[in-house]
Amino acid sequence: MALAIKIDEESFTPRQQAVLTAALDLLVENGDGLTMTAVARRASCSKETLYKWFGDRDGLLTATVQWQAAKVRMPQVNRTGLNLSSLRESVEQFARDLLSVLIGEISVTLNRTAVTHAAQEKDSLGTIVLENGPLTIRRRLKPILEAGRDARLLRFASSEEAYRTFFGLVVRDVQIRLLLGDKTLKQTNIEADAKQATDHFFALYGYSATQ
Amino acid sequence: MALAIKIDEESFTPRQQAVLTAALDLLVENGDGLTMTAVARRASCSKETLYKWFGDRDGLLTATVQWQAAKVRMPQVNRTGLNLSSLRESVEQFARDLLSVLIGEISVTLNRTAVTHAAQEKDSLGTIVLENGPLTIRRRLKPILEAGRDARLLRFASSEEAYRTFFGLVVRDVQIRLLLGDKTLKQTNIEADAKQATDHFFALYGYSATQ
DNA sequence: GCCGAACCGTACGGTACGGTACGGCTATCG
DNA sequence: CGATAGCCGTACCGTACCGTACGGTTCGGC
Repeated sequence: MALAIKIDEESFTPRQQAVLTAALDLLVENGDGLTMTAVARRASCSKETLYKWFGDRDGLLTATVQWQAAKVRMPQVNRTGLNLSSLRESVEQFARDLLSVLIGEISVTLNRTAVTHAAQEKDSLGTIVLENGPLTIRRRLKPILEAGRDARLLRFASSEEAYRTFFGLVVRDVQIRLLLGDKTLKQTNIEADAKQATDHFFALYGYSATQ
Repeated sequence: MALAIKIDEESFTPRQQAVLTAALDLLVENGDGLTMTAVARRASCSKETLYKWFGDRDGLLTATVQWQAAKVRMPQVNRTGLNLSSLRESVEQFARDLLSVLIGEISVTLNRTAVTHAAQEKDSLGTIVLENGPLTIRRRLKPILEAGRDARLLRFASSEEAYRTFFGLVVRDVQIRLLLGDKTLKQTNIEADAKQATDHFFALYGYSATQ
């Protein structure tokens, strides 16, 4: 399962990106509304062109998810002058970014699309979403956590396990409720939630924690 | 959104339950394989009967999800003799039950079905799954938590917030990864994970915690 | 033993959509 | 200026599936 995904953002011409934008819009508006005819009409192109460029419907779907997921870039975090407060600020920034992305319509749409796709013996979209979402955040957060451990600011057995707890503390039941269309979810206060998650994380993995 | 769902398990005759079982099997085998023809063939009944009993395809889907979701019943937890260790055991039991259910194929299938459904401006299935999954657990756990608080074994501002943190600590990224079809997820050790989640929960909300 | 109700199996209509073919328009290049 | 290539718009085909109709069968009640 090498799955050599290779999309360097410039793989698509502007015209093609316009098509992908149209496809994404249709996905957001109505998850199952991504019909080839609808995309062609929305993008003012012919279906023949769609098939020439993307092969088939699945290719268009994959290109759309891949292209959009890759655009979700977390801001890099400052690592200079590592001390407790700067580390804390970095972690809290990650929590904020994670929550902001997950709550967004685009994230909900992409995750729903990938889940639907995964319900049909296909997991390519799920892999893409996981790779560009949680795993990207994990890759970025991991060195921060390990730097914190090396500086005796954090203690944990494996950074993998620490990251997953962090994920749970931040996301809680927000994502699944959004994916399921729950509208009773109060407009979460990202700032406050990120702060609390960070507090909890340091309470569990801070050096003073008994663990 | 009153949504007066009322299915008292006896609402369906044995024959109808056989049909629902066939429908669920098809859903598990292949998420989008639930066609009326396939269900009719699998259950050895006629399509006409399906339409007579369930109205339309959505009715069949709803009945299947509703009927199956209602069957996921957590065992009641012993509340006699509340002390720290019994409270801890109750909480850990909830963690185990929650993980066991979420990891199961049926839960994954029902959640995927509901997410797919929610991607089409419909949220009825999502509501059913939420109601019978997380919300049921929350309803059962809440009195335990509050009893623990009254006994000075726990401290938290709102049981809602405590429950959501508990959910995050237990579920972490397991559910979303399963929904997305991630196969790299190591066979999680439910016992160990539930214990760690419980440890973390008490570290954050136990009475001795500085909070 | 007859009747009606329920149900099975199947055949059929309607429709939506994936994928293809083709005529026509524009533009870039020689 | 002519030609070739790329693309648009649209018509078209095949298929899959929803929903309905209908003949045949079983079974309980009278």
